[in-house]
Amino acid sequence: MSPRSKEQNNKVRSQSINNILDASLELFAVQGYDATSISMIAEKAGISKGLLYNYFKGKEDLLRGLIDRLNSSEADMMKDVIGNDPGQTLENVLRVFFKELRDNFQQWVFVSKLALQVDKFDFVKDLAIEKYKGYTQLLEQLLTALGEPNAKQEARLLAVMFDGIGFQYMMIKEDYPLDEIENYLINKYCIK
Amino acid sequence: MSPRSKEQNNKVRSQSINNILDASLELFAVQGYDATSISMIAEKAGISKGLLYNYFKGKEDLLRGLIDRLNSSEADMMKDVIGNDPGQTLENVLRVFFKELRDNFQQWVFVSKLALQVDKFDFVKDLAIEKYKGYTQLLEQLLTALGEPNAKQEARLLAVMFDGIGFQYMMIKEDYPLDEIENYLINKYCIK
Amino acid sequence: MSPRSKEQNNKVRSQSINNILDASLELFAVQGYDATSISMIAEKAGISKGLLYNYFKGKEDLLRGLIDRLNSSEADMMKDVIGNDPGQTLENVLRVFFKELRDNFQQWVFVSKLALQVDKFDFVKDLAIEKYKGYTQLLEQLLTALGEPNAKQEARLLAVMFDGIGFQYMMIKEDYPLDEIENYLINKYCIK
Amino acid sequence: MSPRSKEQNNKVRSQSINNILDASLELFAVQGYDATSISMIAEKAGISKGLLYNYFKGKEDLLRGLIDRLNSSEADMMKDVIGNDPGQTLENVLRVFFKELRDNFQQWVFVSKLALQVDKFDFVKDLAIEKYKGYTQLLEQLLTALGEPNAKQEARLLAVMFDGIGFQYMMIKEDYPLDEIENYLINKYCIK
DNA sequence: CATGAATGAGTCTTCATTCAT
DNA sequence: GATGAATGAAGACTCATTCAT
Repeated sequence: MSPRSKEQNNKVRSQSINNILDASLELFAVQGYDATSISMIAEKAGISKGLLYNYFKGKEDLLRGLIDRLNSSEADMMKDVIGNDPGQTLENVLRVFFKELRDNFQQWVFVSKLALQVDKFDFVKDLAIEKYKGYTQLLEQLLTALGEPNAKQEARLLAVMFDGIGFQYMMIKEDYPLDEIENYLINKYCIK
Repeated sequence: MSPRSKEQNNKVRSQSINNILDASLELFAVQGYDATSISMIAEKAGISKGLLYNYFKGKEDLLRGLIDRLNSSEADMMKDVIGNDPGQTLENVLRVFFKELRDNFQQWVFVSKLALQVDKFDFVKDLAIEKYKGYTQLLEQLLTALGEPNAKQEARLLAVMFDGIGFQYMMIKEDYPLDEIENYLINKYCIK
Repeated sequence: MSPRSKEQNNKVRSQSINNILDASLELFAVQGYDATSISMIAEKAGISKGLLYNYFKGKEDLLRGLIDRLNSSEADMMKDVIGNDPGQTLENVLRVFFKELRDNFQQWVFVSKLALQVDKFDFVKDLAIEKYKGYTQLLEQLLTALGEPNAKQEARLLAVMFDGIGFQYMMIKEDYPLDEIENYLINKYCIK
Repeated sequence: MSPRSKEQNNKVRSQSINNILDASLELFAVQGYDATSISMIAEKAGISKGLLYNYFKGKEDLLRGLIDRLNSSEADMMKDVIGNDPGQTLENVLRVFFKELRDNFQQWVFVSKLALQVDKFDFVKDLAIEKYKGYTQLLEQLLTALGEPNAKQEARLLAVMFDGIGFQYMMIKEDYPLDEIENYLINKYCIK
């Protein structure tokens, strides 16, 4: 009966929000944005529809919330990857990529599906370009440091491979030789 | 007084059908399958909703129709690509890929979006696997003929690059250096 | 190429019409009037929708056509039933009733379903009343001739039993003791 | 600020539900199941189509809801009918039957129309058989207790008469001598 | 006589969103 | 913070009917 303290309230808030976002991520990834209804999300999150609208302005806002959360967790991840040795760093990048693909498969699917909706949501396009450039630049720096003469072009190819591998893995999944590809790539690019 | 001749009818039929499929392709590509309504398709095709259901059993059947049409046109295309000289054939493959990506961009987008709906439509999954295997095998044969020692792995990488390039081009489009990538790839793989 | 003679035309006409009515009867009986579409009827009759509209003005007209055909066939049937001996005639009536119920089950179902649509089709109500009165009068005459003191009331009960038996048989069908009921009734009413 | 109490909600719920069921019963009875649209029901109930789907999964579920409600009210009714004296009980049964037919005519029509849809809805068939057996058994017991030698057969005839009377009354209604039949039957079967 | 392409109103159903409590 | 009843627009799909041929 006594009012909750501010802190308690904040905790409840952020728990509920994460709850909702978790449900959204899973459903968006599996069924796609359009085929997922607010009711489904509320049900999966174990809350009422009304409460969902307390935290998010609407369905599209849910998408933004999801992306924001992904962006911050990704930033964290990148800190551990970059080191002084470019060969080691490149290997880290590759290993992290494959690990992510395997461990956070649903996130991958979600982001990929979203990426193809570039024309539907304006904010997705900006995000996509930004990501693409960041990635490619990092790879170019590493390849340059490793003495690769066509660093820029090869960086592009590597970046392209990341997306291609993700894409194919999403389609074929259990039948896809992800391990083999990982080993071959690491041998080819990182071990001299 | 006599009914339309069978030939006349067939002509009318196939015109309407292609009309509908054209409209579907464009809308599915731009907005996605789920976000495209039958009404939109009928309107874009300039016909009534009812007529659409005269030719297609439902929305999913439209998808199949679209895929069937794509498959036959793709089969035609492949005939001109394969020749006796593996180096030339590989170059053809690359050039055709980039040409298709540019000229039939909408088809590409459609197929890619569909590929990510693999779990929603059973027949899509089968199709995807079949396509993937066909592609990779052809590339492996060509690379083997060209004396590449790791033909299998490199074929996979090439296949992966195709999907990756398509994916990135779809996202970034006018800002994407498609020409540069094409030239670099052809130089790298086909010219000795 | 030569024009058909008038006679030939009439033959084709009445064949087509009976064809259509047969299909309608079966579908109306099994699925009901509302749940049966013109397309289904045309398909079952093996003709085009257009031709159906050549013979019948619309769906409701089909119903009238069906009823007209039933009325004439029923009139035929009644001729053989009535004889000089009231006991024999009553037995005939009973036997014919059960025979019809068994042999032309679909017609029974059709008519019964129609009878319950009394409010939907004006012409059905008139028909129903007329039939009911005709039946009951005949039975009353027979029972009177047989010396039954409450002929009028007992005639009503018999008429009621006919409808009730038909009704229950329609619902329960293979599990319904139609034979037993037939025998019991004939013994009870016709054999002194 | 606090949500509606559970009790309040239940009240609102059951009001709406009964509202919808009332409208459905009337429309199904008059027009039949197939010819009644959800829109009509919603309009008659004074609510939106959407709300109807909040409470019922679909049109067929509405039917089940209606049947469930009828079943419970019927069970209540039967309690008052059965007593120690078989003659009195049989008279009660007869009187209640006629009373129901008159007072809840719409329910009768609804149930009868439904009974003829036995092939369309599986659960209707089971229900019909169950009802039929229950009825007939009760009548057989009563007739046996009253010393009727052919109790089983006569019970069948009585059961059949119930359905037949209902059937004819539905068709002819205001012109049907329901009172006379009632009196005659009671005199015939219950008064010695 | 005969076809089937074409239509548009209507069917059942879903869903994002609002709001009283 | 939290509920879920309620809405209305929109979605997929059906169907009686018309009409050019």
